[in-house]
Amino acid sequence: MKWMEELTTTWQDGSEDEFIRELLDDSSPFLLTPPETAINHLVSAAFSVPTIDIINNALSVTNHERHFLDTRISMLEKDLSKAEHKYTLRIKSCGSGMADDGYKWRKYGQKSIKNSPHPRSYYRCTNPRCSAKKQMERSSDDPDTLIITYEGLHLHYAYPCFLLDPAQHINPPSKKLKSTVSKADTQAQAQESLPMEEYHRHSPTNLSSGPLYDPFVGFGQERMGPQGLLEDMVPLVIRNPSNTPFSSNSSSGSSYPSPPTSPSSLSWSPNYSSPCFNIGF
DNA sequence: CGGTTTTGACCGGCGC
DNA sequence: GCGCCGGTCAAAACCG
Repeated sequence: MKWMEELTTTWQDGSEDEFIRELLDDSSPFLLTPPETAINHLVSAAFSVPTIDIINNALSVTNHERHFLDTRISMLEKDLSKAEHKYTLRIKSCGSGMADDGYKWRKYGQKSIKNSPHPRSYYRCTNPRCSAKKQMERSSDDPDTLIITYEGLHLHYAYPCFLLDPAQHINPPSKKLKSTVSKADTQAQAQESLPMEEYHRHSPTNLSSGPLYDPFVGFGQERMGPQGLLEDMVPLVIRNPSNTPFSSNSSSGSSYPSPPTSPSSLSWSPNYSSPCFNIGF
């Protein structure tokens, strides 16, 4: 699939520069001249190295906000290792093997891994505009330990930063997203992280150096409504079938549940109400 | 019936 | 070139 190739290329070679360029590009199809402060926040969020305090902070906040069913996840190794835009978390999962990191994922593959009795599962964020992926597998030495590798950034976390029209109520009643930019930032930084106690980084490089491009770059041209981003949240997949990453994935042409054009379509962002995803083992 | 998971095929990179 | 391996595709099965 063409789109995939382009996307991967873009984000493999890298990246940050291009993302910033995109951010600063007023004519970018998917950004509406965000206020400079928003840009600065996002950029710094995207490229600064979070301190452990910041992370802890962010995680404790999200812990309060999110509901984690019975799954109790604790940090086994305070380890976040980085390898080429990928971040691997090793966590100790107690019990059920279910966990909810607040996103909806769709499994798109599973492979048996050499030297491991356990298969590795591949997931993609169900948001068609989000390029985030993750892999999950059990540690071969400790079956209770999950190794979760995240790749890509959940850009929809950052999107609230760019919703420019204050008059427009994005998510009025919700406490989740009335968040300040800085909070969005920290969440974006902690991006995908499971609600575990904490994690560390090995490398001083950027946590968010992953794919900052999204598939939607190549999406339909017609879609920039006056509201821009909100409008943009509507699955363009539906409107622009010829160019959709997921259209071929399912028989329907759009596997994405559509939150029509209602203002609440912000539900694309962290989907806290999403059911547990099954780790798949 | 639409969305998700399963699962074998397929593909590209890499080492020999 | 060939085989291995990890990652992705996509049709079919599955499920609510």
